[in-house]
Amino acid sequence: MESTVEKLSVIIADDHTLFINGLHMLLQGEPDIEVISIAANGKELLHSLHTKTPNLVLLDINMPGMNGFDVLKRIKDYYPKIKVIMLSTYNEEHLIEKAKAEGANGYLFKNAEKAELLQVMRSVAQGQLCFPCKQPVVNSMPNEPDPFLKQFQLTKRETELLQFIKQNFTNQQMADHLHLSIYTVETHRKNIMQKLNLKNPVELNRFIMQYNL
Amino acid sequence: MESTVEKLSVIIADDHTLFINGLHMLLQGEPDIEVISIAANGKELLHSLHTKTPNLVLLDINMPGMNGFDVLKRIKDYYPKIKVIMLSTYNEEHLIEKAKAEGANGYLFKNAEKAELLQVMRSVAQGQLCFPCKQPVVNSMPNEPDPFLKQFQLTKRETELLQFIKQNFTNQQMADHLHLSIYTVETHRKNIMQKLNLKNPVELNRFIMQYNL
DNA sequence: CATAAAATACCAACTGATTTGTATTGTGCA
DNA sequence: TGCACAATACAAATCAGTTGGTATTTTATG
Repeated sequence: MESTVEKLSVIIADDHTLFINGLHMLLQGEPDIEVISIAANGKELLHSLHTKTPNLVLLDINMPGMNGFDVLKRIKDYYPKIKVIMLSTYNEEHLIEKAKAEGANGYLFKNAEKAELLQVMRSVAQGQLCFPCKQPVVNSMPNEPDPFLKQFQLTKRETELLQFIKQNFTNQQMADHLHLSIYTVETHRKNIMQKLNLKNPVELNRFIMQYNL
Repeated sequence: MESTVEKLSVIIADDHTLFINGLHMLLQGEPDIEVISIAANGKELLHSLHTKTPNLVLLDINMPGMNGFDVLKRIKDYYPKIKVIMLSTYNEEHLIEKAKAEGANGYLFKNAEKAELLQVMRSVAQGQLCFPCKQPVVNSMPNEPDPFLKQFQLTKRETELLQFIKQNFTNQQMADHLHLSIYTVETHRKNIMQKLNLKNPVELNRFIMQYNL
């Protein structure tokens, strides 16, 4: 089909220098992929698009200055042919949805395997959309209780509730979901707060965030 | 001094596979450094310490299962000679303090430059402690408003309040601190919530966390 | 100096969560 | 069988923050 091998040209945009360096080196091992530029933020990326036209952009969502989504929008407005894969540290449902809605071609977690990264990059380059399939979220059984939590001796139900609280459910919503009285939810929540020695919803949220439960 | 060149042996522990791969490759370019093992979580790391004794461990703080600090404690209890550099995505004062207090030898942000990484690794290997110097925190003037915030057009005062909210101050505490009426604080807060389009304190907290303001 | 924006202040109604109680029922284990 | 614990349910008091108003003073800018 092709006489000359067309390389897949890529620009990476991420403010984490180590990450970008690593990714760069990792991709250098692939004969069909060429990193033609790197950028530490959205502005840099857009600037380099003035002179360079990659097939694909790997775009971190959390960047200082210009938000990844703003950059995405710009790219899709001005260079609709360029494929964009959003990179994000955490598996956040709404970010994936947002990326999809705003025209990204793919979405990768930063803890993805090398193989997955390459597979997604190549698929997207060929015009496919690649997004993580959302895990069935709201089944009442929590995935696996984090071993770190063990020290606090939360009961099964309490651990389960934490999963909902993590998803920003209100007490009423949890009660509805689990077919419980809101009083029951309040009781569980009270016990959680006691066991974790926390004082208010924000502290609980920080606990959840910090330990990435 | 040395007839055979003693390489600096390193184990990396981080659940972000891409990051670890990248870091690994990056370090492979350094003749005096040898990555003898990698681990995707604390358990794996501790397990590999049964058979391997590195000079240095690069240890991510946020890992699933076993928290980075728990791992740190274990290492320092059982293998006090092994140097440990904590890795963290964000510049969080209390994490740095905690790392220091719990015996870590260094602390690096994941967005550090390659040069800084190597410098810190080598310094720590030679017995030095390397921690980021803390910025002066609680003066009422915010350090520098993150450029990302600009799109929301927060005023100076509003941006300032965000710094306190980030530190989990209540409205009353902020009022006291800034010699304002609590009503004033509530007004500012109301405007912040409107501008950021958020509904409750937890959402605000998540916003702050997510964008690391 | 005039005008707009920012900062300040207040109020009332409301929402959601916390705290401190009590109490009943179910369940697993010795 | 009996005990401890988990899970359920309820209620009243309280607290922190939100919402939607209004209103005055300060400050920056054309």
